Amino acid sequence: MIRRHLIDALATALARSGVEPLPATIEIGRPARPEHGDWSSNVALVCARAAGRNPRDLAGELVEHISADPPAHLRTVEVAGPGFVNFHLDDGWLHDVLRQVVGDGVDGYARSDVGAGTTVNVEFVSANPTGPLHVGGGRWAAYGDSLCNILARCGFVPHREYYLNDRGRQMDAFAESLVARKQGTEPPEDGYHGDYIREWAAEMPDGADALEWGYARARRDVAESLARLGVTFDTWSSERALVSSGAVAATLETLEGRGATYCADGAVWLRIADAAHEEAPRGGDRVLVRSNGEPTYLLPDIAYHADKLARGFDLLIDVWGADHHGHVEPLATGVGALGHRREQLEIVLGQLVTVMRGGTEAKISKRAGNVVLLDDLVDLVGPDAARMTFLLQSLGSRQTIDLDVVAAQSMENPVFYVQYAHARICSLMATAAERGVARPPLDEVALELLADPRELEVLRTLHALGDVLSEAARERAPHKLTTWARQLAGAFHGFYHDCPVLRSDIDPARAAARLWLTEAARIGLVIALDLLGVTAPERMESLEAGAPAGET
RNA sequence: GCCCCCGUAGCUCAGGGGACAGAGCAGGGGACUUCUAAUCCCAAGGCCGCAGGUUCGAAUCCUGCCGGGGGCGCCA
Repeated sequence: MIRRHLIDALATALARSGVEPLPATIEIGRPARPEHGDWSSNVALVCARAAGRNPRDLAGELVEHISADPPAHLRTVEVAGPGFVNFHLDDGWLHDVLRQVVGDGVDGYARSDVGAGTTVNVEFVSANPTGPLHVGGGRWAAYGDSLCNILARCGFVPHREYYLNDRGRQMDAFAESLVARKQGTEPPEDGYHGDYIREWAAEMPDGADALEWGYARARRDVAESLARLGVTFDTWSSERALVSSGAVAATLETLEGRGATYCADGAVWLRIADAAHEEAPRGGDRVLVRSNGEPTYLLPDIAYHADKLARGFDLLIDVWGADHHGHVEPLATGVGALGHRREQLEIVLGQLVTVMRGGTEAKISKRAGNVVLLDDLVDLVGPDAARMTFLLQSLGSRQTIDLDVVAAQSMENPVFYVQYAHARICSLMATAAERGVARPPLDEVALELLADPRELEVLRTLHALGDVLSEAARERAPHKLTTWARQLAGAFHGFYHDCPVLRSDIDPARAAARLWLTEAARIGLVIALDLLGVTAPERMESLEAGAPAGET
């Protein structure tokens, strides 16, 4: 709103200064330093060269034009530094923000339509159904789920999907391992050696089909672990189903018909142009069908992505661990060879999670055992702290989770800082109700009384949410929302500390304004926590007990 | 050898073309007759891995090195 007004004013001023053509986009931003104003633009710097002007002179002219025809809330506008145009506004623009937040409410505030109804299938976790989820899986779960939440708020239509590699060598090895343990012998060398195999084998009834029983057992286990984190899927897709429906065979036929394949050494290969493998014997080419007639993972995977597109999604996003990086090109090539546009397939690679326990790295390998399970982490800190932990950092950063630190300092987890802000608000509202302090209708409240730096900071932070969300959606970066939630909590804690609301020496008009500010902060916190998949508790309890807070 | 990610305060990490680089934790010093101190404030802490380049402007973009992680299977 305010942004639009300022950009319009700049555009008009540029035109009056004879700058043409006008720049495609005029950027304004919020400067880091208060003396640089509330908003700032670099247009003069950007346009100076093309316009054959000195940036400061041009900026000065813009300032004159803008001053002559000032936009709403403008106090002063000035040239600064190498040619920035800095706007200083009255506090009214922030009071407008409060009205907007409260008017739109939890459901409406900071919604956008940048997604324009784009349907997007987000596939994440998709761990093999051969055992329980390890800690690393939690990162993809928290990421994928929150990304979907954010996309939905930005006008996309997300669909959460889990792909089960429920056939092939890994499944066979898993079944063999169960059978071996059941019979009291060692699993094969390349089988699964984790402790859970022993436990599951003991559970397995006599005469059960180890593969089918184990598959169901693993699936249930994974779904339960995910549910504890608050993650559920719209669709669980099965590799087997793609084989039995003939989709895999049809995909192979199409690829062959389009000349994307060739036969060598008794196998069917997919031709891949891949700079990473220029010097390999067959370049980056990959086997689709082994010489024994069995497809590799790749062929069903291509069929699977074709299936997703056939179901009508505009965009597919796959969330993969960085250890699958080598599969991006083969899959994209295969999907492209079927005639799909490559832009419809987007693969997000997340760096792996390292788990530390007892000062050493706990290897994440299902086959070797010694795994740290997602359930272990959730047991230790609770679902809220676990989710927030995963969403603290960008996916591009490797994440190290030190279980000893997490356990010892669970109270220091930022999740409690943010949840506490919400709990404080609830407590404040409850106290207001107890004392019979009513909140008058917003349009009867003197918002201009909100002028304390702490009050204004809360409003400035709330204003940023829309930008933060569209950026988080566009960059597929939920952690940006986590950062924002921490900022809003910080702004509120500062306000709470410095600006009493219900104290007897605060006059009713000011109390009313502050109560509405509190309500606006509440709305912002609820929105963010909900999108992050973290609960917004009304009370924080058991500080002394050391139990995970925020659970009810 | 080739491909991808990372290198920012003692530690964990934000910031990813704008103006003097941020937070949390650890460590130092303060603030509860009050709406919950799981909070707040102050001080301290940095050649943003190194070297070039592009730009009015580089932690941010490009190139090359150095260091760490991952990948280069008829496993997934």
